Amino acid sequence: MNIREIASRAKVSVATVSRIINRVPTVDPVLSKRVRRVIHEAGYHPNPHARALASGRTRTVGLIVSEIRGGNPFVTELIQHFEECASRNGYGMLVSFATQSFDSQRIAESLRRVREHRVDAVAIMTFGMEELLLDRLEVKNTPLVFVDVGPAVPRVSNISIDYMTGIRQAVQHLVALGHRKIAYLTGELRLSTLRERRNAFVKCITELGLRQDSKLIIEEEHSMQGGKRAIAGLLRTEKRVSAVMCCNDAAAIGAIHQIVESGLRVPEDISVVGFDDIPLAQFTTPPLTTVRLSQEELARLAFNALLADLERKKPIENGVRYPLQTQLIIRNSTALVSRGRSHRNGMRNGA
Amino acid sequence: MNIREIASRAKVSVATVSRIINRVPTVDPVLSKRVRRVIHEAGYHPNPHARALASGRTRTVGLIVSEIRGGNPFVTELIQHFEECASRNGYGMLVSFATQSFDSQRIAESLRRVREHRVDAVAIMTFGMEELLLDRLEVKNTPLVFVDVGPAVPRVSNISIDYMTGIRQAVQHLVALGHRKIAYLTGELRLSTLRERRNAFVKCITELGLRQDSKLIIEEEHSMQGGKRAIAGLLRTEKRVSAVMCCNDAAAIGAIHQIVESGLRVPEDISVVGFDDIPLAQFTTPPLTTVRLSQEELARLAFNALLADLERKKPIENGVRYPLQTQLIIRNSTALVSRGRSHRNGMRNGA
DNA sequence: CAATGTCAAGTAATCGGTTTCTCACAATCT
DNA sequence: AGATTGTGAGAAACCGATTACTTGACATTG
Repeated sequence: MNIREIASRAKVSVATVSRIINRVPTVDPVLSKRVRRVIHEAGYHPNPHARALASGRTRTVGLIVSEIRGGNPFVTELIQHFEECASRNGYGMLVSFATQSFDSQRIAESLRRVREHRVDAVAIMTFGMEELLLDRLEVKNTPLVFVDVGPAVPRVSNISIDYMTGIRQAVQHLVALGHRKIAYLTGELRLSTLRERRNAFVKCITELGLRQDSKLIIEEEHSMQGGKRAIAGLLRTEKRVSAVMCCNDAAAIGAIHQIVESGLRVPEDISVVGFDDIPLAQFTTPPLTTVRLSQEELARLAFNALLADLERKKPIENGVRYPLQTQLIIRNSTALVSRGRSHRNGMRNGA
Repeated sequence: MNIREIASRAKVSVATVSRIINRVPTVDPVLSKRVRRVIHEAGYHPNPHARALASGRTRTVGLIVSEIRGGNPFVTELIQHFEECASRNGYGMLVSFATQSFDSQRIAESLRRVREHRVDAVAIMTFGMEELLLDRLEVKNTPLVFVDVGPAVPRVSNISIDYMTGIRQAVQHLVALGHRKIAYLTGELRLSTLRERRNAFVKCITELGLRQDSKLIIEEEHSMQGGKRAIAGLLRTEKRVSAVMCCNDAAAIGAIHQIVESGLRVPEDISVVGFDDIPLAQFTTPPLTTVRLSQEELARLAFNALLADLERKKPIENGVRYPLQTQLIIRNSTALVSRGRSHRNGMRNGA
């Protein structure tokens, strides 16, 4: 079943059928209705590859992410929200995993694979890994959208996340609860997004007049395993930490896990704050206080940026910047610092 | 840059270039090497849509899953493992989310969308939702693979999961720890996979001579929220339950959460067993004892089934069945039943 | 009433590959 | 030597759509 078959059944030319399918406005509505009926009765759907070949557009957008394994649902959420935006607008989505490595070869390959499929636009959401390929990036008139980084050139949009607001709320929250010695667990600082988060934290600490202690900033993987290891190391050397902020929720979950395993309690002995607000954050024990970086908003912003660019006739000179806010969500993993707290035998202070 | 350009640069015909790209064995190796160099130097990659159009094969396999949102990483893991298998074999992957609804319309639409893209084969891993579309399934010579269900017809493979083995190990484990009153949290029993898990549980209970009490089987959503709600209801009516088995890890996490919120402890007051063994299961508090259904093996089995079928010249009459085992993984969410246990004020019985 | 303009619908070139068919040339056989 | 077979490479048809260009019917104008 192809367009010729439809044309002959409806007794019109293939060009007319094509025009009807593509909603070209000059076709007679009566004729259009008749042909549409034929199309529907035949259960015909145009071959997307033929359309892509002939028109040069695939109605598909690419999405490059780091990876979704290892139990960190942030990227997962992002993908599904992005897919929803795409399909709502009649677009397909092609995901490519650049894999959790800093091998810029792999990311470049990922981008190449996506482009080979002739997608109309690409969102690059690897949260910092893309920095490595910015120089070798040839902007071939394909609309692109980056997060945090990205050159100010035509056809490239940029989502700039305001880490500061949410992190400031978190630090102020902890300080208001009496915490003074606050550790910060970061993932690999090669990732620009994690540098920005750490910098925001340090800035807030000094803003509030607390002493900044570099021994309290621990670099590990930004994963559950990493959070666990970081806490294990921290508790060995720094006995008087009463609160821990983490660069993402996965690390926070690992942190809680290790804190409990070390015989301490959250939040009675140590308060924990995450970052991202993944759905799981509501279901940890205890539910996690965290800084929300809305995955839904991020996906929507990115897709709409691409769509806007696709629909623009003339590209905008320096690209477009879209701001995205972050916000503290208070749950139960943070509490007033306990007075007579002592580490190796957290004295129970009743319910 | 297209195949004609390469042909003229290499001073051969386009047919020869095409043969070289597709590794047709009859071309002269010396010539091939020369042309390959030209291809490489030009940075040429064939247009996949043109190839698909001309050859009828897309080198892409479809994957239909329920959905990946809501924080259940099982499907997420599946997708990434599947993608790995595909790309290792030079295939692309097209994911379609049938969305968490029993609207068979949506699943059929999902399958249609995937087929419209002319994928070479499709894996349907919605864990029971696909039952609803089996009747309206036209097997158009596209290889398909199902999990648990699926007709025994040519070009359709089937992965049949042995739920019994793992669940029997789990029940025996609990009974050995002294548990007698074991609740079972199931998701919606419309899903065949969940019916099979429940049936296996009931069979094990009677096998071991325990009294089977239908009040102890609670049907809710198979999600963290569902697990939480199920436990809330259970603790209101059944005070003497000492262990809970869940139809998946997500529900188990929700269950633990509610148990703790109700002032009880896991595993001291109530033991909890999950199902799936998602990566997160190692990082709950406490780490979850669970029945492993290897996502990696499942993905590999499914992809290889499709690949085998694609490479077969003559289809096998009744399709092929591939077995997949399950296995108990013991962690810390299960423990000896406590003697003087009483619900509303779990008396601490020391470490 | 002839000339011109408008507009919907048709004809055919095109997108970038694959694959069938054909042919030139070399090797083998009688 | 001449006929037969085999082999590697080129010419051209084809996949299923889009779209620039063309046509022809009808309306408008001088």
